[in-house]
Amino acid sequence: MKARKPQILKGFRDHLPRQMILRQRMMAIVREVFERHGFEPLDTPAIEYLEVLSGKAGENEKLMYHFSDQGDRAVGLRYDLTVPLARVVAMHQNELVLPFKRYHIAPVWRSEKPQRGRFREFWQCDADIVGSPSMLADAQVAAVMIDALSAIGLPSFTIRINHRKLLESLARAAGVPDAQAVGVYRVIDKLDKIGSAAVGAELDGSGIPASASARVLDLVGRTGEPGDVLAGLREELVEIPGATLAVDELSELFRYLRELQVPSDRYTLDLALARGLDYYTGPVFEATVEEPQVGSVAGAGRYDGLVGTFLGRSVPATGMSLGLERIIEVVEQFNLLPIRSSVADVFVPAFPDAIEAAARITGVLRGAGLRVDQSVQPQRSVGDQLKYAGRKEISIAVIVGTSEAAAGVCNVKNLCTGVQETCPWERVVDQVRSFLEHEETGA
RNA sequence: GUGCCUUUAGCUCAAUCGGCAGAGCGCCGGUCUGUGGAACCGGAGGUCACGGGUUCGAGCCCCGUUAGGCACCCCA
Repeated sequence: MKARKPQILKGFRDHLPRQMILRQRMMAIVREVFERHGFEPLDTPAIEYLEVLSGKAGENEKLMYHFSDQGDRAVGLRYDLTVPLARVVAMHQNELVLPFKRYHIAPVWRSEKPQRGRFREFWQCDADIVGSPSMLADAQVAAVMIDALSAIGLPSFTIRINHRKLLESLARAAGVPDAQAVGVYRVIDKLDKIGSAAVGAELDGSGIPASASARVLDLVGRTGEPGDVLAGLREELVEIPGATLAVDELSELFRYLRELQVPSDRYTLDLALARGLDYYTGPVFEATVEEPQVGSVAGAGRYDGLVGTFLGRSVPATGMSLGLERIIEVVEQFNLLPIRSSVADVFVPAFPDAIEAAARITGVLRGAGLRVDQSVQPQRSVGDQLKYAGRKEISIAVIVGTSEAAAGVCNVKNLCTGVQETCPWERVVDQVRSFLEHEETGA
């Protein structure tokens, strides 16, 4: 018989139990934080009409998976979770309470060239607020993002904050022609990555006036206490349309962040931050870690134009997106969430002559709410069976052979320490719990 | 999508000039009849990623493909 060749698409991966245990644990943490901040769950289909998905992606549309379905409809796999949100808001206006705060943890698909921390199928954890133009909404989005990253235990992350309209004002103030502004944003966004000398060189080569290039670098490179930097810019840019509003909005945002008790070492003003250029309209945020180099682990911002593309009228919205895979890269590198490779707490081996007794004990333990993996290999030696338990990192074994069964007792063995206690059947649950508690207190 | 690098046992990696396919760890078995991990002894496991080409002869050279990585692009 010729076997089929098992193969998997580039950029797609299997998640074996060990990885799934970690992934599910992280998603549980994120969900918990989202709900603590008052966001509610939402899910949408993986496939949408191409027309629905297309609106905002801009030049990224070429990265979108798209095809014809059996009914010849032009469809695509969702590229992010934000466009489906906008569609949901437009379709269910009457059923939703506005402002609408939802979270969405689900896979998205992009046909990118895979690299470390970059896949073609990956999970995003989004939290968005639709229907509020207030900077308070942006502050809450930043707060939930920082809270989620902290809850996972990322050791050193900062979120950089900027304002799309402020960036536009800075470029205009520097004398960058509007037609070249987008190109300039892209270049200065690399400031923290390649340094001001390299950025200056790229700007000079991009055809903008030399004076503008130098002035942009000066403006965008300012650092210091956000309040001071913003106050300085407010004066300097008073002539630039939109600049005052942008500065005021950012100042307001920083005030709210302080009052929300977001640790101030977790965020910073970065006037060079650009981010996705196609749809952000207000404050923008980006979370990065120094190690490992996996790009940004989360992004956020205000996008007042997107929802309106489905409604024909403007609907303010702001939200954040956390990249599960990239965060997992960090978590694994620093072993931030130690996990066992089994979900079971207890292992029950089987003896050929005492299978029924082991089964009965298994039932009792499960009835008490314990997670029990009962051996299905009674023909193997007990040594082999315990070896299996050891490989799966199960910490406790409950051993019942013929003599124990006859005496109405069982041996409860701590597989980490080798300590074994013999106890009557009616005490077995207590004995197991006692071992488990010792383990949790980290002895 | 563009450029460059990589692909040999389950894993990490060797293999001189083109000349018999190797190690460590892991796995399996035994020492050890009902109590794992240690030690010792033994064993299995390979289409050298796949498909072509050059050559007396290819893991090694050439072309194509697959997958992974790095840089760009973009982004989580």
